[in-house]
Amino acid sequence: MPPRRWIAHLDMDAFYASVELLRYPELRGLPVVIGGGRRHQPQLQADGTRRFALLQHYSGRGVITTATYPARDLGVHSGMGLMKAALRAPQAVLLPVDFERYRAYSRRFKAAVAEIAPAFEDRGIDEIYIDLSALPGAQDSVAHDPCGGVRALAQEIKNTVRSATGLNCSIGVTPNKLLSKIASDLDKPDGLTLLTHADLAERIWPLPVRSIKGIGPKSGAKLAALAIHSIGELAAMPRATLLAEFGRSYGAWLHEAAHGRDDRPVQTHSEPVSMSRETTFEVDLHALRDRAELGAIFSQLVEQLAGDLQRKGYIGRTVGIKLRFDDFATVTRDLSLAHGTAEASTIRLAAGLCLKRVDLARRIRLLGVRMAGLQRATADLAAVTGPPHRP
DNA sequence: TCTGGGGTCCTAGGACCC
DNA sequence: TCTGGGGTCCTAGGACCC
Repeated sequence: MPPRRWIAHLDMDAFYASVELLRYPELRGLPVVIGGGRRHQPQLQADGTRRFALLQHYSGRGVITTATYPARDLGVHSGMGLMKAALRAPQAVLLPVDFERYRAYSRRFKAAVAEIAPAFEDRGIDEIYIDLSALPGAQDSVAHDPCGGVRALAQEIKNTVRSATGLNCSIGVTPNKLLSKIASDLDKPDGLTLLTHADLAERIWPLPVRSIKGIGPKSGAKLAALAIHSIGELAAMPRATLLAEFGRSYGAWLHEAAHGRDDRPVQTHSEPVSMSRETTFEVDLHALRDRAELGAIFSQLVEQLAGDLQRKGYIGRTVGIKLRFDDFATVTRDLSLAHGTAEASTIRLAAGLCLKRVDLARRIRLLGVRMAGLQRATADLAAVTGPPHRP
C-alpha cells in the first residue's frame, strides 16, 4: 500500500545564481559568486561585451549569498566571507545581489506551480512545500508503479516551472515535510526523488545528522561529541539518552526525526510575526565619536522599517533594537508600547529608549531596528473606530 | 584576511494577577 | 504570616533557516 500522504518539497537549483545566468549566459560553466554591495556591477564595454568583477579584487565585509556549482567545486559556499572566498577562488566572477529580480522570478515560479497545485506552503524566495495527496491522479498507479501518480505530478510541476522561468528545480516527494526536504537534496540539480518509509534505512540513515533541517552547527557538534554522526546512529540512540542530553522537547524531536516521523501539515497561510531592518557598517563606529553618523543610520533604518510596515499594511506593538559589537557579541533590547504603530516618529522614540539601556563603550559593527507583535493595520482601524453601527 | 540581512521559534526568569 | 499553583505578558538571548 502506498502512503496516504504525499508531500513534495520543491527547491529551486542555485536560485540566485541561475537567475543571473539567464541574464548573463556567457558566464555559464564558470565559477560565479553572488554577494556583496552594488560596487561590482558588470560594465558594458565598447565592443558590446561585458566586463565582470573578479572575486580577487573584492575588499569589504560581504559574504557569499549563492555560488554556482563550478564555484562550489572550488570550495566556496554561501555564508562564507567574500575575502576568504577570494583566497580559494580568485578567478571566480563576482556579481552583486539583485533581490528585486529574484523576487520577480520567485513570483513567476510560484504562479506556475499554482496552476497545478493551488495551495502550497511558502518557505521563502526559492522553496515551497506542496501537499500532493488530494490532487487529481495523486493516488493512481501507473504501469504497475503504485507511486506512478505522484511521480507524474511532480514531473509535471518541474516541467511547468522550467517552461515558466527557464530554471530547474529539484523535488523530493515523501510522506512528510521532514523527509521531503532531505529528499529534494538527494538528486540535485534537476532532481526528482520519491521515497517511502521503506527507503529510510537505505537512503536516509547513511546521511549526516546535519541533513535534518533543525539540526544546526551547535546540535551537530554536540551530537558529534557523543559519537553520533549519521542519522542512522541518531536513530539507534535510546530515546531516554536523547531526552537526557537535549531536554524533553528537542530530545524527543531528534528521536522522531531520525525515524523519519513528522506529521506537521502543509501550512498554506501565514502572517508575519516581525519585521526588521539592519545594517553592518563598512567600518566599526563608536557611539560618541561617530554619534552623528550613527544617528543618521539609525533614523534611516527606522524610516525603512516604518515604510515596510506601512507598505505591507501592518502595525506593531514591540519595538526592538539590535547591536553587534566589534567582538561580534550581539545584544538586543525591546520595548512594548500600549498601542500598535507604524509611525517612524513613534518607532524612533521607542528605539531611542532601548538604545539608552545598552552600554555603548565598545565599537559597533551592526545596528538594527525591529518591530514585533504585528497586527494588520486594518484591524487597528476597526478597533479605533469601533464596530460598524447597526440601527 | 573571519562571519550579511531577514526571518521563526524556543527557553527562561521575573512581574503580576487570580 | 506562610504556603501553593496556574496563566499571561514582558524581556533577553540563542539556535536555526533561507
